Amino acid sequence: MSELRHPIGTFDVLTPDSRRWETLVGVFARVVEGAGYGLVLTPTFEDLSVFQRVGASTDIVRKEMYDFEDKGGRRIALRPEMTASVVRAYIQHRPTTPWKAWYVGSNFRYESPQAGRYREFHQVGIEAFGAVDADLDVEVIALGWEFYRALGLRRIQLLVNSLGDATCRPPYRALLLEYLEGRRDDLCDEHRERFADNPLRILDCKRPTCHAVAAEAPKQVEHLCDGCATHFARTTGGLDSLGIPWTLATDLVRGLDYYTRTTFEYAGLALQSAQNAVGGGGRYDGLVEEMGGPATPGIGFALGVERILMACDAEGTLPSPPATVDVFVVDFAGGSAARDLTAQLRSAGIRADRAFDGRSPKAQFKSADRSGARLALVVGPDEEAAGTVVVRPMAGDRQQRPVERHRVVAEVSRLLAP
RNA sequence: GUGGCCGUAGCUCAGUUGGUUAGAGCGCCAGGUUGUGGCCCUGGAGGUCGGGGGUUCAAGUCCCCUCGGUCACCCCA
Repeated sequence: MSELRHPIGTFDVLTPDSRRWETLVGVFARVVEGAGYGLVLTPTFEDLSVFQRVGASTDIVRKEMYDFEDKGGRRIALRPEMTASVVRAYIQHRPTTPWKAWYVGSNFRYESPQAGRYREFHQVGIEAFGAVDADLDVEVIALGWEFYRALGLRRIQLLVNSLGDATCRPPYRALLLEYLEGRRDDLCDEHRERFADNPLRILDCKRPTCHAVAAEAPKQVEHLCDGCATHFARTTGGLDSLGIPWTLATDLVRGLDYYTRTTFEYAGLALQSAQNAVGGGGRYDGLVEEMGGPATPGIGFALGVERILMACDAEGTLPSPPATVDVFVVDFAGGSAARDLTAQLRSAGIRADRAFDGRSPKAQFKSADRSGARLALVVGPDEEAAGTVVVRPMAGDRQQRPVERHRVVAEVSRLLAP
């Protein structure tokens, strides 16, 4: 066993597994680009303050951040999530709204790993800025739903909640605090001291004591202001209209502070592990302004690639067939034919591979077999002298025949054509 | 950060109450087939038994520490 290993909580993805990643990202791009979202690339690290603004009271920012001082004395953090970066980019560049962006990339959280939880993990996601319309909430939620469907996932549950806004959240918060104050003795040790920081978090606590308290707590959805109530009704009505089943989750709070109104989560019901959230998101109408930009509403989601792949495994979808080529050149006449033919074939857009180091014909055919190539091109001393190439189908009748060297590319193209 | 389980070949795993040169299957390489893959046969390469320390005449096996993996708590994608 080598001394050099990947760091704790990280992993390598080799072929054929990596092909699933390519497929997943490709499917995601197709789905969201088909709805007008454009790829946005942002740095993997940002000034620490970018993230501190989005979650000062959350574990993600308080204890799990990979932050450090760079050689210039700047406080830097590897991104623990992507929304903050995209918002920062929006503020910096001020694209015209509505601005609809999608992304894919790594995120970093300093946690101890377990099933579906890593220190470097990957997300695909979208963000849409500049519209308060509930139909945008519907669009965003539906695109995530559509993506899971496109991967072949069926056992996904959509959880939806509304957290209210600046009008109805403070009164609700006061109501909740008052209720919790009365039940203080029934809370778990951690939350008995901490519940005032973020009382909403109690609703998410899984300890039985808190759970019982939360179950009887007043619900935000039942205390929405008129604007939020209408927005929520239009959002859920839109989902109904599109035939997307959803479940009200009054205790759905999520890990970041910035959400307003709609929040949602996709749960992988086929997953047996403790972490079954395969994606989540929500509306963040106050975030752009909080981060120093013009008041701009926004909404988005982030989906966890590793967890989606776990769900695919659990549901038996999204296989990862090995990469293949079209043609394999077998050359035991010195190697110059293999060198030149593969180059010509590749120039013509034909996927071609070959063996190196002058291996035996038998070994080269073995490699040809493994390459998945439909055709083998064979050049031995006889063909080399005659200026021909033997074309051998690797399956079917395997009837091989010589072709003149200068006609090989055309002939291969013809044989490979559907 | 806390706890359970697990570390033997590239992979999946055997390895008896501690006892000689640590095994199997798969995979890989070569030969059988002086130029033809999959099947078959034969052979070969490949291991500091995760690492360190201890007990012992003797440790893959027992003890301690440590590193790593995995699962769970917590939190979340």
